Amino acid sequence: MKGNTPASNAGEASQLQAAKDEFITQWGAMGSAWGVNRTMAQVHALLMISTKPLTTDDIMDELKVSRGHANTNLRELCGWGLIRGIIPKGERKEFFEAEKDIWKMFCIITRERKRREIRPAINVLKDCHERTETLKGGEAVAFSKQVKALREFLEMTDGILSKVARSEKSIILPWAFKWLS
Amino acid sequence: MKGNTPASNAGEASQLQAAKDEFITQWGAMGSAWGVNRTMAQVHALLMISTKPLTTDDIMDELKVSRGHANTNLRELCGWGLIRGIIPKGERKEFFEAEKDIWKMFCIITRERKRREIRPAINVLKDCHERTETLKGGEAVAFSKQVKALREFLEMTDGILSKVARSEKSIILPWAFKWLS
DNA sequence: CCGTGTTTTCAGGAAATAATGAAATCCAGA
DNA sequence: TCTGGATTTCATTATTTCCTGAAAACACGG
Repeated sequence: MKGNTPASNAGEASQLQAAKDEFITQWGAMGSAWGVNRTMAQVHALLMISTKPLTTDDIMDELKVSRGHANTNLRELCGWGLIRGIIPKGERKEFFEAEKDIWKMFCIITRERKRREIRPAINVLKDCHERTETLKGGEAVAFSKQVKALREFLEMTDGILSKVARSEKSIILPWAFKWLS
Repeated sequence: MKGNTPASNAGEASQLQAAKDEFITQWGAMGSAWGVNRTMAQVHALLMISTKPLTTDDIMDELKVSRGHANTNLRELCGWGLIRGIIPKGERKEFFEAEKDIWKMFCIITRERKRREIRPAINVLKDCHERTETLKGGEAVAFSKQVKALREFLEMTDGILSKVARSEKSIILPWAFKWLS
């Protein structure tokens, strides 16, 4: 409870804390639905709304997880590029801070999911198509066609996402906004 | 091995089967990465490449899963609208067939994920924002701003996806193709 | 209302994934 | 090189999620 600004009171502070807790909890739940483990999503949420970089120990007591687990998830988030570790001059501990710009977050997640999931899927489809396109039976032709259609769709999606994620937010956002109305 | 067309031979049939199996396996793996359980994704894959509707028993022996499990996943896929059950005249069993058009699949998945995940997330953000926007402290202001930015981004995404998923494939696909080049 | 074939439900076991905590390793300063 | 805090690893345990199989419910013709 230290660190309240003069103007704040206990009621406001706890209201804020409650809102932060809800945000972290729900962001974690959302993570699950999108194939991300809950704790990792919570660590991300915590750092996203923190006004200063946090240490592993901060994460440990905010989220009540072990040191090992906190470390694992922090590293994985670094791997995604969604957070980065810094060691302030004179400190021995490492502090972590999240990329806070939502557009940059979107670009990072898009690029990574493309690379980790869409690209491999396209390769599988390509493989399935090549292995069957010369076969004669009606079954084989149907399979080959269906697989080709899927592949073309994913390639188009991949292309669009690449182009969008390479754009500047100052180009895309106003455009999107205009397009919507 | 019954049902080969006259022109096919054992080699081609097994090549086709191998490709189908790989497709089903990999589609299942992809499902996991996107928060869908593996078997459900495999059932979907199987129906997507089947040239005729299949019964629960067909699913059971293709995928080697229990009746209960097959039934659960078939029902859930029906819930998504990705497959439908039909009872052909004179039959007692129910047969299942998938929506095969990739654009329609995309629209269905988009709509459902919007409804099940994006909308609830927006509501949480809205709630967090409303509960903190009037607070005074610097911490509170920062939190409120961050949450608002996230919310606006998700609302924009939601809007774009809605608009795209409502469009005709004959409008969007050529447009996308042109936009890419 | 019974018999037969089909689908649904659900308690409990199996498998996969997440999380712990303590030992090993790392690393900077003395 | 030694020391002590900080980080990483990993065998183990806990939790969640998946999956099974059998019983119950259903549907329909006779």
